[in-house]
Amino acid sequence: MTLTEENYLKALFHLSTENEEVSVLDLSKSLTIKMPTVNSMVKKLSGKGLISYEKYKPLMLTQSGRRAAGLIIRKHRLVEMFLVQHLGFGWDEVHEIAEQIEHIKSQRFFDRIDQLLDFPKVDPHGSPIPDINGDIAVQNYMKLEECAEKQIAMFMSVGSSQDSFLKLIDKLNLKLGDKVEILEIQDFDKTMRVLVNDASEKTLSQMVAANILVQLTV
Amino acid sequence: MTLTEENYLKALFHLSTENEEVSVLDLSKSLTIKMPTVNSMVKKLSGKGLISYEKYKPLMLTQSGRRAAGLIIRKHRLVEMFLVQHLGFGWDEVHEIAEQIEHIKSQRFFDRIDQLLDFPKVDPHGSPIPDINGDIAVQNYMKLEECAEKQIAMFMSVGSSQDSFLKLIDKLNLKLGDKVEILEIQDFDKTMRVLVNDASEKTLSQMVAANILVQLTV
DNA sequence: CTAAAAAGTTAGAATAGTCTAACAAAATTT
DNA sequence: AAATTTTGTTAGACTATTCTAACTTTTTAG
Repeated sequence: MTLTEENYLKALFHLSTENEEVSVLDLSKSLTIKMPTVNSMVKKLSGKGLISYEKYKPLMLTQSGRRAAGLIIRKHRLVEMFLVQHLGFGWDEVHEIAEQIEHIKSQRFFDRIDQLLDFPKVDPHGSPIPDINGDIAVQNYMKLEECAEKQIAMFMSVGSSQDSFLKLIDKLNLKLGDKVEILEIQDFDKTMRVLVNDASEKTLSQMVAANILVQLTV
Repeated sequence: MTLTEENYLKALFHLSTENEEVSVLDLSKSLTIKMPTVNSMVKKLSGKGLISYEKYKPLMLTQSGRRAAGLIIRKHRLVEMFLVQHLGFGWDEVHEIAEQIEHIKSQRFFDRIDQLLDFPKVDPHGSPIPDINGDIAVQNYMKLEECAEKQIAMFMSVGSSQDSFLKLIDKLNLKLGDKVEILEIQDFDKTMRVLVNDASEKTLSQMVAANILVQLTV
C-alpha cells in the first residue's frame, strides 16, 4: 500500500468514527484534496477491496480496509507515545512527525517501540491504541461540558488535538489523570469553575469543557 | 527536496568518496535506475545548484550538494545508532529502516535523537556521523589485510555493510573496539590467524581481513 | 587511426497522484 | 413538482519519476 492510500484509509476511518455517514465531499475536505481526485482514489481502493463504493452512496471501509486503517493508526499512536516519553516532545508537537513515521515499512520497528513503551493502551492524548489486529477499543467518556455541578471526574482524554487547544491545556497545567471537581457552572455562558486535584481552582469556558473528556468518579 | 532527490545526492556522495570520478553509469548502477532517468534527474539537480553537470563529463556535487548529502547521511547514521542502542536491533538490520527514517521532515526529531545518544561521533558500523553542517570527518584506517605479522591493531570500522559480512563478523564474535593481534599470515592465500582481546584465536580469510578496518596500536 | 564497444543523450511513452472544467444526479427550497 | 443548490462524476490535462528505443559521443582495441 502506498503512503497516499494509507492516508485515505486513515481519514475515512476517522470520519467514520465521528459521523454516521461519510461522503466523498467529507473525505475531500478532510484530506484537502479535490473531489474528483478523491473520487478516483476511492474507486481504486474499492478495486483493492478496502473501501466499499457505489456511485452516489456514502463511503464505507470494508472489513479489511478497517483493519488496515486501524494498523496505521496503531503505528501513529505508538510513535506519538514514543516521541513524548522518550524524546521529550510535547503532546502538541508529535502529530506531524508521527504522520510521517507511521508509514515506515518495518513491522519490527513498531513492535520494538511497543515493547520499549511497555505496550501502552493509549496515546499521549488519551486516544486508544489499536491492537495488533487493528481493533480499537471503544471509549465512552463524557464531555466535561455535560457534567453537572458537584460531580467529580477524572480527565481521561481530549476531544481535539488542535495545537491551540493542547497548548491551552498545558498552560492551565491540566494533565491526563487529573481529578476535576465541578464547583459551579455559570448559567449564562456555561463557564465552569472547577477544582483540580483538590488543590487549584480553574475557570474553563464551555468550549474548553466540551473538549475535555472525563470519566465520572463514583 | 524530495525523497528521490535526496537519494540521488546521497548515492553521488558515497560514490564520490569511493572513486576519483563518478559517471552517470556509476550512479545508475548504484541506484538501480536506468541511465536516461539518471541523466534527467542529474540535469534537474544541476538546475538546483546541487550537482555540477556538463555533458559527457564526470558528475560532481557542488558545495551545497555536498552539504545536503552530508546532512542526509547524518540523519541516516544517527538513526542507525538509535535503532541499535535503544531499540535493540542488530547492526545488520538497521540500514533498511534508517533508509526510510532519514527522510523525515523534522529537524528537532533528529536533534533529540542526537541528544538521546549523547552526540555520537560514529554509527554502529564505525562510520563517522557528519556534523550539523554536513561535514564529515575523514577516517584513515588501514585494512587489516594490509597489516603485517606481529602487528597489534584495534577494530574501528567495517569496509562493507553487506548483510552477510556483518552476520559473519557477529558469528566470529568480533566487535568494534576489539584488540586484534596478527599471529600469522599464510603466504599462499593471505589467510590470517589473529588473537582477539588477548583471549581467543580466529582465522580470517583475506576477503574478511580486507573489510576489517583497524587503527594500529603503538 | 579507424572500427567496435561503451557510455551518454534525446525523444517519447507509462504510472501515480493531482488538478480544472464540464456535466449529471440528488437534495433542498420555494 | 419545478427550480436551484449541493454533491458526485467524467474527461482531459499536468508533474514527478520512471521506462524503452534510437541515436551520438567518447573510449578502447586492433
